[in-house]
Amino acid sequence: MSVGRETRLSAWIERFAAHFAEEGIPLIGGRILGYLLICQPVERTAAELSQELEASSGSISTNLKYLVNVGLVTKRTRRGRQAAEYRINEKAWTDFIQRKLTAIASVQTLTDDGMRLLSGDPERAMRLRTVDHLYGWLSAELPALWERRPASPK
Amino acid sequence: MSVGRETRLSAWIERFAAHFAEEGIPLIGGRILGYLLICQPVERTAAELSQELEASSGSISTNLKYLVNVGLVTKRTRRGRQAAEYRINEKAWTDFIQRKLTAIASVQTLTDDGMRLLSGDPERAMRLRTVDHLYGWLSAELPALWERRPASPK
DNA sequence: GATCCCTTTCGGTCGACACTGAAATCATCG
DNA sequence: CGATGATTTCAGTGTCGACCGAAAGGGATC
Repeated sequence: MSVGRETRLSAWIERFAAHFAEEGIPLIGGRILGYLLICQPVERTAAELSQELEASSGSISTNLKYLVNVGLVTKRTRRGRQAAEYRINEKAWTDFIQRKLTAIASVQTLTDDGMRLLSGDPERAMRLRTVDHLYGWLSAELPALWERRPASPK
Repeated sequence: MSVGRETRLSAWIERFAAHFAEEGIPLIGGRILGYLLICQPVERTAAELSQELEASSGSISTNLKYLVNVGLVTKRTRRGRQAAEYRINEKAWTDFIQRKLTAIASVQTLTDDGMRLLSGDPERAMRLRTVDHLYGWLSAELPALWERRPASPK
């Protein structure tokens, strides 16, 4: 007997969350992200998320705050509604990825400073130089690559 | 009165270690990396590292094992020497960075699987599609960019 | 084989952080 | 203004991992 679609989707959410857990995003935060990417309708209240994801209201609150903060989730309040509605802000993924790329390239400032401290001793600077060149190239190319990123599909 | 060069270098090592600590590398592991990049002579024993970095022999051992494992440090044993010598393997930084880039791009397999699960419901797949396109582009471009990386300076 | 030195292993401590659930807070509506 | 239904805050718990230092393990020399 085959498993239902919703079952497979929740397994997918779990894989999704697990991936980002490795990158330091709390498990529940990852679940919220995954869930909000594929739920119908697109907006959910904190209470609904708590129910759906079987997580405490406290965890949901903390993680929503974090996700709204980094921009991946948008909070919407409406007059006449006591419950705020949350939804994925798919546009924010570009910034999210860009931060990761710049984080990698940022090592270059570190190696650069090191090279300065070792100026006058090229022998000793050799190892760092190899690393510095690599990061120097990266920090030039990554932003350039990023500029060529395609617009999102219509 | 100005601070000495060695003092500044050890401050640099600390900054270096702090950066990689944010990426999940233990502080002491980062210190070893930074130190081995700029020490003279280039090879050190575990005992020397323990002394220089004021870390316990146990921590040095654990972290060296890890660094050797990921290839960033090379262990060399010599007949007639009871102490092994460790040095930076600056060549391995390319692999190290590549792993980070592929880790970012690997989200594409996740979004791709999600899209498959949502095939037949384009409405519901819209949010994921935006994210999937971005990662799809990345996982095509990043490896291509990487191929164009320059050789290390002679 | 005994000794010496160095490295690895291992038990234990400490601090950080995710998560929970209850209490406090807030907003809306009657 | 009080009641209602939602969210946020907060104290407490458990887990995990980095680090330490002592003990065990391994080579090398004598």
